[in-house]
Amino acid sequence: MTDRWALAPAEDGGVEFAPLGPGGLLTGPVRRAADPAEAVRGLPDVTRWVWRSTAETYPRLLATGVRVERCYDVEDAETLLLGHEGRSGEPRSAAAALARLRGGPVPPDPPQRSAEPGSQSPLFEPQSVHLPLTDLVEVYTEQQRRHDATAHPDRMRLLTAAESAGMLVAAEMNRSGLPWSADVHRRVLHELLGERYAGGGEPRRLAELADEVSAAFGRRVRPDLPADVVKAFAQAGIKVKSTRRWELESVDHPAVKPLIEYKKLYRIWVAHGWSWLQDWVREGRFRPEFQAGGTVTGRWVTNGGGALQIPKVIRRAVVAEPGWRLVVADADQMEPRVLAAISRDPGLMEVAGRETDLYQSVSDRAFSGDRAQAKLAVLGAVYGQTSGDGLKNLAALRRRFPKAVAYVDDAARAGEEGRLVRTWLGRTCPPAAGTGDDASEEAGIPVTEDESADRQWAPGYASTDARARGRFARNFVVQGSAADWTLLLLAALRQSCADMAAELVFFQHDEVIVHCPEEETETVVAAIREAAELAGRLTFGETPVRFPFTTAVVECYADAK
DNA sequence: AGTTTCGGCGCC
DNA sequence: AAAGGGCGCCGAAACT
Repeated sequence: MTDRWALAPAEDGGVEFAPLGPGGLLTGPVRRAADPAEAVRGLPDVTRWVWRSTAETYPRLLATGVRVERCYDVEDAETLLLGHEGRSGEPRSAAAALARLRGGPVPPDPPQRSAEPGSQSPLFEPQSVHLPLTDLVEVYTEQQRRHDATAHPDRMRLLTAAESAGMLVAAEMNRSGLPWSADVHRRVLHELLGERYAGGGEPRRLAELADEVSAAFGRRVRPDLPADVVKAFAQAGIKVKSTRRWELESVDHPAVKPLIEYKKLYRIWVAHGWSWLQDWVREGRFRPEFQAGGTVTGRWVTNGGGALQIPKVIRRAVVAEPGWRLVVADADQMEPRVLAAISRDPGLMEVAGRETDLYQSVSDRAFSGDRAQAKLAVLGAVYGQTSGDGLKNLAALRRRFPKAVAYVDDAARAGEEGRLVRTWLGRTCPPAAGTGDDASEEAGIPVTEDESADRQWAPGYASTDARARGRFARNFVVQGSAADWTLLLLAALRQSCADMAAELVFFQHDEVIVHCPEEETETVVAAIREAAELAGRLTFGETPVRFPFTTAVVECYADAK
């Protein structure tokens, strides 16, 4: 029994599908079915479906109650392979891949559709984006060969498989949604913001705070207009460059306190207020649209609804259904643990080999027990801190964990010089990512090492641009390798949940929520631990580094921390 | 009038 | 002296 099959739309509106052998070649006759669900239902032993786009195909399967074990998303793999080959700017559609293969004109990618509240994937995409089955298989076969040409083919295969798994998870989470109590949400809004006034203006509490701000300035000031606030401070004899909170906090003026409070509540009102509730919550569920691999680093994004930025106070509204629980699991100190795994720094691997608080261990070794300083230093190294106490602390970190700091320093230098930088599994940072204003890139002129070296070593300083690319690359290797690992974690956890009633309902960088019947919670907690262990082994190979999770079994998300 | 950018803050 | 990495979201401001 062949376990890998390709699936593609047929001309008659149905689908075609056929078995694949080693190397990705067709090994059997092409079959036909009326729709994808019929094809998948008829072949329950297939473990991996090869198709053009998971986001396009899988929601339709889920809508008819059909789940698949694994898939291979050709266009997602194309994106990752192009990136690895240093061709990230080229069109990534399957049609474009086929055109490159055959030497024809390469079609540009279709524009991304924008998100609207409650939007569904369109039932039918333009026919031009589809490839007939044999063409899709041709692209797939070539992709298999391109995997072999990478620096670590086994890792690259794992990466494309893991991202495809992530897309299955995302589609399933988009279908399930996050349990959400509109009543609780409204109660929280009322407590924070006060009554709403007719006409859609500011709620009571915001209006009061705006009045307090105006009173403190002695004239009418709109606290939601930064320019107005800066001017008001100037008239009061206080020079501020912006109205950012960290800057205002050091200002001694009676308007500061109500102003900061206003901005905090204003944010909740506009981003997660009543209209958000109206737009995004239906039938007891918040339905954002998760997109696996939506960023260069491999982190997910959501399209609409701001699901990855739910303010802590609003999490009160995330409530399990009666008799069910939320298992909220948070990876402990994920980034430094990942740094330990990829840099193989002996000292950092040793502290990351324990499940206890890593920042505390680091501080015991290098910061006289000051955990806060240790954490700042580690994050500063990962983010590319350029000033402040972090720099001094970075020196201490470098003395104790030289290989770890050298790893991110090397990545930063590579980024500044316009070289490719990769995660552990091979996800690749485009040479000029993160700035988008690189003139030579826009002109299609590759940045040669000479040019970038000139820029870096030019009299004075490296360009701000090059510096920014260095910070981006420095962070990329850690954040991106962490994303590699979380994908494998999700894939493993998804398979565990498949045997239960449990549903994966939320994922946010290093945190996952499983919604399950009360009697399954212990099994789910164990499954998370096992999935983390497995993901660590699969991603990084033999490593002493552990990836512990903090798990909380709660009825309400807000009670998890 | 419609579209893009900016400022500020939410999350990690 | 230097105010870090990734995102999304919103309204206002600045464009075309």
